Amino acid sequence: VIQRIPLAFPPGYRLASVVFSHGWCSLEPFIIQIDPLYLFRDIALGRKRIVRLHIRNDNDGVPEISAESLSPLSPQAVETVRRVVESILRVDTDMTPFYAVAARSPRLRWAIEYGAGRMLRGETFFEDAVKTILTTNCSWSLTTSMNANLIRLLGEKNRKGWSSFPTPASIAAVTPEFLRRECKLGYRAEYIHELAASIESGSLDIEGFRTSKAGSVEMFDALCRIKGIGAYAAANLMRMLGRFDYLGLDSWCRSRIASIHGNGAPLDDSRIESMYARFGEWKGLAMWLEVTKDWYFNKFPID
DNA sequence: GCGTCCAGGTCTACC
DNA sequence: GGTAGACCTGGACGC
Repeated sequence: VIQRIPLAFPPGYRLASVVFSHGWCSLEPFIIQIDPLYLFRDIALGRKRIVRLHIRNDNDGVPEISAESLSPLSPQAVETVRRVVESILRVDTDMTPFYAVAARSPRLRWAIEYGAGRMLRGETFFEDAVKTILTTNCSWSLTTSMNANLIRLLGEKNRKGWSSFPTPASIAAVTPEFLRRECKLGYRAEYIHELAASIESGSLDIEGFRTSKAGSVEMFDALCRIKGIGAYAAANLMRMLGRFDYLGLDSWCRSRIASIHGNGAPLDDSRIESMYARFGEWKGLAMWLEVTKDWYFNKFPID
């Protein structure tokens, strides 16, 4: 059964720019198809009840969302799905303050026309946090396989093989050894197990980050207190909370910046920091858009 | 075929 | 508060 999910998009919203905002679209349970753009996403509405989202532009270029499920969704379920999509696709995010800054910068002006700057998110902040930990100290291909293992072994599944991202409960229910050996998480197994267990026990309210009104410094420090999350991971996660006060440099960003601004020669972090300082609270987004600009103008690096 | 290096870093132990 | 060393994994590279 396929049902339309009613969702109104703000003027200037560009689906492709959100989908290709960073690597999440190529990590399960997202499934990406390019040209024509088609994003699938499995989410769980309860035990063995999985909904597969179909996200694309209609013939007029307007984003169109539908939900495929094994039995019809109730109006309440449709509303639940609508809220999840709104959050994943950042439909509720107001970009006008950033575009006012971008308008004054020749380096960033393109982002306005492209509706860039909304970072695609997972269904939960837990998912974003786990995936971010899975990006640390390894190649992207390893991130992809560790994530796929987690979903295959611990995600909620239906009889068609659709599978959602594991919940904190499902990860906390297995041992760190299982995560290490079966999911191939390596030393990250302890971090991810501890994260899941602390959420399960109620000692960490991780979803609270999404609604928190705390200052950015406080939020950054709180994220860094989660074991396995350091300066890069915290800044990356903050981008997914709409906070861009930190650069979140990793080896990939450093090498992109070296080729854009240093003729290929590496630049000190302090030098990079000063290059983006003038963007103030938007510097993390300014940096990210600059290093990923190719994805909007040429081709998103899939495969 | 085998050893080394390092990828979208972080933690801990020691200055 | 600053920094060396260890850390899973697997693909790339040199020999």
